[in-house]
Amino acid sequence: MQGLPWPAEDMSRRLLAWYGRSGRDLPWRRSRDPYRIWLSEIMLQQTGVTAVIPYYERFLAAFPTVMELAAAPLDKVLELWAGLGYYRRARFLHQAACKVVSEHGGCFPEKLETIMALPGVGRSTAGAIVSIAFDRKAPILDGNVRRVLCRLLAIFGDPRSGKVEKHLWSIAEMLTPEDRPHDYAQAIMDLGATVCSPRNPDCESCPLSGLCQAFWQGVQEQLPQRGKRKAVPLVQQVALLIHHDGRYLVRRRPLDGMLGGLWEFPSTTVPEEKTSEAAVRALTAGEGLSAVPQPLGTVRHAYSHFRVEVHLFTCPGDSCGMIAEEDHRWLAPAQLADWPLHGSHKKALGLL
DNA sequence: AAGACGGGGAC
DNA sequence: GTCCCAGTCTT
Repeated sequence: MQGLPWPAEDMSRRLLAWYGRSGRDLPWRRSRDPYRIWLSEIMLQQTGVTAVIPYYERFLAAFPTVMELAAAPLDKVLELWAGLGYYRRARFLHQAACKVVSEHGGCFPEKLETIMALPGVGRSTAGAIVSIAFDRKAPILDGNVRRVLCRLLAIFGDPRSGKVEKHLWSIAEMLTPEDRPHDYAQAIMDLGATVCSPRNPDCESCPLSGLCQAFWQGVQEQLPQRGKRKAVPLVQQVALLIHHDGRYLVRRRPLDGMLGGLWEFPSTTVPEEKTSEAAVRALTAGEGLSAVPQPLGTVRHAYSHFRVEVHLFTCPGDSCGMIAEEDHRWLAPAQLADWPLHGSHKKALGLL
């Protein structure tokens, strides 16, 4: 690929000056502890700053060091993650902490390749850790940087395609300065999060507008060009609120797959050709129930790739005291409020 | 190369 | 309501 239309130092100098004036004060910026930087970067994958901050604080209070995280049971980690989404991140985080302890004596590795070898850490997150924690030059290419670079150099085409992605990494490499890589990494992500936003970018306040090819062409609103999206299907589910002595039966989902390790009311997807009632009957049989469930209401929940309507049924469970397996619990509503239920069944609590 | 994976903020 | 993610791993 060709070089830059201006010296890279022109860009980094303007950006760093802006960061000195307008950079945000975020909890993880008060430390250079690689453990804290790593934790913040994992939480910030696909998740916004405002959603992350309370989770970050709670998590660090429970696990102040990577050793304490490694020593914790996975259940405790998942409990502190419940509500953040992408739960595989929490499992990888725990696995990686164990690896740091077993293979690196509890000392967080400093080499890019070694950091990338940790579960859940790819090239961009490893670059962020190297830059921010160790102040050594390493390129980053997350969603914010991707957007800034597509606009800065007027790069058309789907930025997630292999060709454009490769180009963007080489641009990121060229632009990352030897000097102050810590500040540069924070600055370019801040610029993308605040000024160079997905919609209505504030080019008037942007320190890079004088260098920005998209701005000069007036196409900043059209970049980056997103790939085509698939329509999101609507899925029907039924869930059973089995109660006994004021407590409800919940079960733990398998660790692998969607919402892995989180808890839920016994539930199942309604096949296209079946009714909710038929699905409920199959469910009651599976849980060893004889009583007829009564409809309670419906809650709706949206995921990125599908939406779901959960039809709730209540059912007395006095005949199924035999359900005592490790992954089932009887809990009162007050306990359920703090239990790591997944999002759609948290909503169901509102109907109890 | 494409699909899977949650939830919330911004508008 | 719609759109967008501070990505990584699996197939």
